Amino acid sequence: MKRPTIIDIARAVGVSKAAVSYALNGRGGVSQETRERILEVATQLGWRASSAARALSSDRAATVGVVLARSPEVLRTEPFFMQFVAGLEQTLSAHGFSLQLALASDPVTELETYRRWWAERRVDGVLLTDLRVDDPRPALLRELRVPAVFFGTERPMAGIPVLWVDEHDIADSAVALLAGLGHRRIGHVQGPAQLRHTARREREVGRAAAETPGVGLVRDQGDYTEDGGVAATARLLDAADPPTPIIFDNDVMAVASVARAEELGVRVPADLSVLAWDDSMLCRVVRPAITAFSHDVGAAAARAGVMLLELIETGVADDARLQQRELIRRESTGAAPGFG
Amino acid sequence: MKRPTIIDIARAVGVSKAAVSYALNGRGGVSQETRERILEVATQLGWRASSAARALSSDRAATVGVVLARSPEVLRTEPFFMQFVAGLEQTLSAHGFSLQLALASDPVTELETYRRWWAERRVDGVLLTDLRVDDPRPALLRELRVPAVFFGTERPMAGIPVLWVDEHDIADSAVALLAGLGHRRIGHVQGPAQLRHTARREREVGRAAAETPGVGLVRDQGDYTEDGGVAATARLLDAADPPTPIIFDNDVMAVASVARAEELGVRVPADLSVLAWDDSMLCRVVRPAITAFSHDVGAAAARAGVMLLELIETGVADDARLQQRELIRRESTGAAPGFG
DNA sequence: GTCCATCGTACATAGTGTGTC
DNA sequence: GGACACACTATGTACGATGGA
Repeated sequence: MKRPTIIDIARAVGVSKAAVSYALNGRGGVSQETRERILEVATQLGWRASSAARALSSDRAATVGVVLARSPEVLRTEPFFMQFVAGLEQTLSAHGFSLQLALASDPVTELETYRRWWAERRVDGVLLTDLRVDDPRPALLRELRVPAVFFGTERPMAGIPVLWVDEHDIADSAVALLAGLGHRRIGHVQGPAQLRHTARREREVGRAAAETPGVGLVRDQGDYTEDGGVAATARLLDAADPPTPIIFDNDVMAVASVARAEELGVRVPADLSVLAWDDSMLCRVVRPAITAFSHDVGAAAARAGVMLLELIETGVADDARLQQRELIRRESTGAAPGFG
Repeated sequence: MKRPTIIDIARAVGVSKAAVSYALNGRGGVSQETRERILEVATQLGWRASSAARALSSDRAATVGVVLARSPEVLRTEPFFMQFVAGLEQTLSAHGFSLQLALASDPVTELETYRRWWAERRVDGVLLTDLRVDDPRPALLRELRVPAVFFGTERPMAGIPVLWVDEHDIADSAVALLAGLGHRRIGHVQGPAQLRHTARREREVGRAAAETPGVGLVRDQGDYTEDGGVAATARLLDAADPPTPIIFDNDVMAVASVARAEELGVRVPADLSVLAWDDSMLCRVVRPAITAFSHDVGAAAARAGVMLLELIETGVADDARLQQRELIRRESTGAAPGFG
């Protein structure tokens, strides 16, 4: 009834535990016949290598870590995280690795988690998202020599492989769509200022707008939550010369703002067009359904996972580039008021 | 630069590693003075016990496992799972435990995962959700003697502590609300037939309706997805004598069905009232906002986590009962057509 | 002398019971 | 008896040594 060890197998077969270890790991040094008997007894006893013992002797935890460092509120509401975790876990388990997951409510706890995981030899590497302004994580991980891959940065990073995203084309598509519908003043409700995404999107949307004659841009700050998005939208629409379309940096803010706008008598898309950066069920089920910039988060997370495994295995991994997002046009984008 | 071990500390202080171990674990057998020197050197070197070595010698992985056994589709869209994982992880980490997470696309893989985890001594116990009809999991876990807690069953289970939920009162509240609004024929779009939740809710709603004079009930089968919910709703509404309110077994089906209904010219709540079993942002942001049966999933998961830790620690844990859900009344419920 | 099968044992790290001064 | 060291536990991996053909 007790969980068997290789010693139990060795005793049952009548060989040394070294022979058992060799046989089970498919290495030389055992005859074909003995190997077969060992394997047979092993499966019959339901033996599996103790993860602790294997980790201790091989100096490999066969585990990678991810710290989700966002407010519980955002974690609960943003479908992104579950997709990320699901995509990653499937890849890892296919390669015999596990996922160690932690939540951190503040940056200090997050850094402390990496230190602890590494010192406890709990993980062989970590996967990071949401690069911040003055982000302390790359320096810490380099100092500790923790294999790490950064998911979704905009450009290479010294000493840490990145899976990078380029939002150049998607910003162009969005602005082109809106300009083609006659919009002349575009609103942009941004994410938290400390996230690098935010700066990048600001730049790309700004560039695309500047390259489009006759199109102006106004911005306001959101925080990815419903309330933050609604407040930013209200400020934009209350201005002297309000925008006729608004691009939201995530789906939650877009959806909440549409609901609020319609309560205030602003019709979507007749009075206001809406686009969401990030697609999810939210954008599909609300009415009007929201035009969104979609990409496959699960597949991207899986890709990052493979990079990290390669880095752990070989010590190096090449940067890679994520496929650009796709503009899914739904009902929330229409002609500018008085156009056409 | 290399990660320090207790031997490094012992060398630095000039004592044996046993002394270091005793000092670090706050046991007797070391003088106050030596203890302090050891602790000082330990923190200075940034020492942390190797999780593998500790697991090996203590026969404790300090980890609990959860297998999420739903389709990727449902996992992505249902906010329940992220809330569950987040609530659980926070409790576990507060007690020095980690969460091992896996996805399983089918029941066979799920069972295999428990076997593997246990044989590999990877987890000290597991937490289960979504009891099914003829569920093979309790028997397997009893056979393997894996400490396990079942989350959200309706009644006690032989040999496995459960955190049970009682939907008696919430079914009463829902039916009372609808009857009070003049509704006489209630629809119920159910979840997958193989889940025990489904049977329980069927029974409770059926009982509450039967106990309410003049109220009838019609049911149809959904599968927790958007498409499944919409199809079941269509069947109910196409019938000769369609219901005027529909209770949906989850938020996704409710929200998708409302969107579809309005496209077909069925106004909510004027023509059709809607209630969702499970609350989430979805119910809040759509218009009309959906009346829902809410409960704090994160807190419930944390509670189940504490039960499991107690079971692991002491070998026994008492069954506990979850607080009943609360009916959050929003805009999707109104008077029956022609009532009042 | 060579080759293969196999064994003994050290090692990875932390925890703990027993023995010694 | 207090303060410590030694030796052994947990399990799997891997090197070097040994035996026989």
